[in-house]
Amino acid sequence: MIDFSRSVHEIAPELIGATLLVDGIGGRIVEVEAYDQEDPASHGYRGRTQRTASMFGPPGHAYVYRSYGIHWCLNLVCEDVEVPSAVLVRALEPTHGLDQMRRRRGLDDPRLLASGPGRLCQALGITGEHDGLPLDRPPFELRERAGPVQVHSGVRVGITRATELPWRYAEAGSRFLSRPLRPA
DNA sequence: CACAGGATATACT
DNA sequence: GTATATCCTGTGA
Repeated sequence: MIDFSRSVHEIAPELIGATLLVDGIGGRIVEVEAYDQEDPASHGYRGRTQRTASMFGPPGHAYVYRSYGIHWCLNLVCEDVEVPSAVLVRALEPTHGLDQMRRRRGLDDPRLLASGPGRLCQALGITGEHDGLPLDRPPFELRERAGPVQVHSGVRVGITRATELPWRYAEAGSRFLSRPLRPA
């Protein structure tokens, strides 16, 4: 099991290539972004609120929030209690339960099943009910990567503050990214 | 490429 | 109370 009681900047690149499943459905993580406590783009930056409460909880748990009123986004909480930091899981390469994901997403193309934080949550059936749940127990299953993976970094997507920090990590050459990587 | 859709949180009056 | 911004996606130009 991955140790989440460390800096988000250490953990985020290690998650590329790890396998994430929810009720046995999921795949290899190919794209993540790091958000830390000093980060104006982080939900935890302005302190604890009802929405962000689980971001301030124990590490190794999920922080799920509603984005743009429509989509769910999954974050993995890092470090210690009262220090908000998390990894946003942005894309994965579907490997388990493809048919179930197709049904939930209403389309066939594997490249569109989980290439983006909102799509990923829809494909895996993640909702606000998963907010605060531990990642090492069902329905979640998180496996460390088995072999070597080439990880590249770039600037983050979809934010308006602290936009030049190279805290987006992705597997080099993956076809399943939400967008091409732009190096810092 | 632009933009609507839509819920929630925070900032402001 | 009202205003504004948002860790996005699908659709239609």
